[in-house]
Amino acid sequence: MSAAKTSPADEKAPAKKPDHVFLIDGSGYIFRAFHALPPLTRPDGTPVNAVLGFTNMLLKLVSDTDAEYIAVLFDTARKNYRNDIFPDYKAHRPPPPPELIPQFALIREATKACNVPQLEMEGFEADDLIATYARQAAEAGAQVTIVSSDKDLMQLIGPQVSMLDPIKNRPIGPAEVEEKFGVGPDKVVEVQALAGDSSDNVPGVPGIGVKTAAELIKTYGSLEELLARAGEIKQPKRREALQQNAELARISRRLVLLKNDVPVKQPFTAFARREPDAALLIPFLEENQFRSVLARVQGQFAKKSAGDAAVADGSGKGHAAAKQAAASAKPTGEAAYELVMTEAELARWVAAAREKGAVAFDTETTSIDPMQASLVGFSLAIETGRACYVPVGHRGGPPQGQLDLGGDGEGGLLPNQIPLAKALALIKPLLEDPSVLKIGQNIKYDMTIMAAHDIAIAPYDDTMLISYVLAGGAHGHGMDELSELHLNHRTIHYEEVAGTGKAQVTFDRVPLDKALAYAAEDADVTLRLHQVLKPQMLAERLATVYETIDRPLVPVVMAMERAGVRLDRKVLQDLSADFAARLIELEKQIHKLAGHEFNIGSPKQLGEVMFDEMGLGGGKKGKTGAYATGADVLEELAAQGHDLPARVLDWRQLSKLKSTYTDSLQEQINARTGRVHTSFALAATSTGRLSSTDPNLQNIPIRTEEGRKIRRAFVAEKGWVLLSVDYSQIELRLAAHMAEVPQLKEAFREGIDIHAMTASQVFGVPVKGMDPMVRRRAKAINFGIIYGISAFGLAAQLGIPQGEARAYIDAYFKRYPEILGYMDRTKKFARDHGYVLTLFGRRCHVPGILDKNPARRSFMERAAINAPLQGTAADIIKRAMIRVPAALADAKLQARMLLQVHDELLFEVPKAEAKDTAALVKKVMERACAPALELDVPLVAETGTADNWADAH
DNA sequence: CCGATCACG
DNA sequence: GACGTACGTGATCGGA
Repeated sequence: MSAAKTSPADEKAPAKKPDHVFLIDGSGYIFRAFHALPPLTRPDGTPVNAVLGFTNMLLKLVSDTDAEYIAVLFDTARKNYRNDIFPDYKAHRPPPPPELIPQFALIREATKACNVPQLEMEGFEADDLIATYARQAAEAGAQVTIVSSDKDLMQLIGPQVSMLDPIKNRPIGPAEVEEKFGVGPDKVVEVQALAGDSSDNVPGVPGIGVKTAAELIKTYGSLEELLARAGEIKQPKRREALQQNAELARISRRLVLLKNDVPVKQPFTAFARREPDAALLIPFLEENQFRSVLARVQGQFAKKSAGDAAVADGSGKGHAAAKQAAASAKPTGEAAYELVMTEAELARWVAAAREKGAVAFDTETTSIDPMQASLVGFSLAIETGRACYVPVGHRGGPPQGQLDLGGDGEGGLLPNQIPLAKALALIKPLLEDPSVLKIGQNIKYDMTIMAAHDIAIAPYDDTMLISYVLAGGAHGHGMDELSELHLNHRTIHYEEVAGTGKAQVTFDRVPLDKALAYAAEDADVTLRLHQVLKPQMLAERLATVYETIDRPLVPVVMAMERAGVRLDRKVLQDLSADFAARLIELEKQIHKLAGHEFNIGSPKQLGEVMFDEMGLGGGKKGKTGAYATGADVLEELAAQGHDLPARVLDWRQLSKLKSTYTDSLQEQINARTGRVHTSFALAATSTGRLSSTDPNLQNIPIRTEEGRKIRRAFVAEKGWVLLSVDYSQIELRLAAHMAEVPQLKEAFREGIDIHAMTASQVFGVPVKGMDPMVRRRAKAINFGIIYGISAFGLAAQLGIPQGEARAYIDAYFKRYPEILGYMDRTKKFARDHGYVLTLFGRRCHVPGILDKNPARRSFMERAAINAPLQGTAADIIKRAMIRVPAALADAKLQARMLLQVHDELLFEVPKAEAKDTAALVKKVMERACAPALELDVPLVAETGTADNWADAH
């Protein structure tokens, strides 16, 4: 012990960090590992898959954690005190499978071999022991980690107690509990008492599941409160179930409530951590033939015995041994990732990738915006677990805000990296090699980065897009989510290497070891996702959508993003100034009308001013209890002659236009290009549409005159003009085709005014001299059809009573019964399959179509009705977009495609080519279905040309 | 970080 | 008949 350690100064050091206690749920792990891991037997035939999983897990936990106390807790016999409360508790559990039985004893042996304390007690479950020690340790001020994924333990989570899922290696916190139970850890017991648990035979209240239970507990706070006030429940069935089964619920609560005062013989301090002992561990591993673990453990023991003074040898035999150990272990996270620092090494990786014919590729950069990003490094993966990272732009540690004196100081490039130009020269032939498939995750990003260095990636696959065609609408398609879903692997998250919030650094400041672990894993995971998802896509017969629509769209959209759109900054500046002045004036008037100043932008304050202070008619709304102050409410009040809401409507409009558009668009102009580059998301929507972000250029105002002024700021470069081409009524045309409505199809073929015709046929009035109000009603119904019409929605849209809306809808369906048939067929298809289809075969998933809650179910039914229409329209415009570049090139036209706004394409065209380009694009768009599909209705695209976007419409 | 609001198709 | 609504997005703001 050094002198410093005993110095008085040290004794006055800040309070030591709280003790950390690890409580491992041994019994829970056995069952889960047994089912999660493939069968595995010792040479003598003894099954050991759960034992191996357990041993791996325990050794990893012990080596990764800083815990001072560690214990594994086990169940004993199957009967315990809960059977006295409820004899059927866990009664229907089948006996454990025969292959599992010998593993119970072996796992206790493994625990002993790992030198970790263990405990079991007659009459109690492991969960009760964990609850008891967790309480004890927390009261002593310690931090507790419960290693288990058992939902029954989630009730213990709190400020000092957390959980860790040992198989997914993922923390379970209040958020995960909330996701599972709909309530926080403190209310889990109440929810379980109501919902019961079929696997443990906890009865609960019949007819109440987790969702309903969470809802009830959120409202009433506790089981007892709920039972006391059960009479208030509106739904008769639910009310009766609660009243009749109150006692069953109370028993259930006692069953799920863990006993945290088991009379344990020893305190948690008896579980002081002990390091693995070679004399115990190695014989055990040999006996069970756990060779990969053995190799790893021997390496660790060897390293330790080599002495602390010796410098670890990272090359030679040790390296090879580590690689060998990793090859047989779980694919990622082990040591087969390589940092490439020389051209020769990179050349070897490139050659190996060529040999394979496929390589996963990923870039690391300084920004999530590829138009502002610089390349920092790239990673390659050529087989599972075999990946490398090639740094080309890493810099010294984080900038200290001090002067960088030395030339090679903190801010300069790290030495020994391959020079960027050399690395690019080596990688370009691979990325452009037509015989090597490049696999990316959101490859449009990497393509954009490499395009800036004059490298075109082809051929390619994109795991994000493959996932999207497989599961669009079912879940997200980010790499982290896909990895957990398909590989059961939690990736290193960007925040974990680059930090978070203010302390976040750009990737060029991430140390090389961390960068390697993160970047190589990304490529590795991408490759493994491809191995899982591509066969699935082929088996599910979804390859056509991917190969004919989503994949070829990637370079097209990339080119649009890179082209960007020109903005006239002066127009925006002047508008901002104009809006600012008018906002100040409106503010004054509004405050005067209110009698005092308040924040007009706060719906809460506005509601209080209008409804509490001024006494305007209107009511509370919504879950939050705040007044509704939406535009519809304000319009109603304004129509009654109230001045303040009318002014607020003006204020809201100008304030929105200024903050969302005139101010922020100016800031989005790229300094390098002088243009605005949006990012189109290819896998974001549930219907197949694109979306646009940073900035969103798909919601630039047009509907009001003030808004249109903003579109005037979207301009073409000198000598060029903007060309807008948009589909006319595409979704309604598709509805006519898909529902096979003869009159509607006929009307579209004749090119007549569809809304007027609908009005005429539904309301029985002649088209000639029609009241515009009648046509407006028909138009609203037609829109409603596309949205999965409801009387409520139509009534709200038209401002008429619901009964009247109902009558319109009935009249419509009577006239066009095919539409009703289409809607019923679509709903049935969605219920049977969980998704609906576009005409091109894209699946749009509608999770929740079978939801027991009628509101949510109706919601999903309307979405199911809408998705084939919206989604087919999306497929069609995507097909057109893919064909446009080649059509332009063939015609030797220079036009650039800039934006897509769902049914519109915007181009920048040399003035002299405007007419030809318009005709060409119109043709491509109108024929976009062919040859895959022939519609019974014509598609019509309309063109407009001007020097700004507003006038091009 | 979520809900309300509002811009677009 | 319950439930609570038109379909699909993204950005901004206020307020916990």
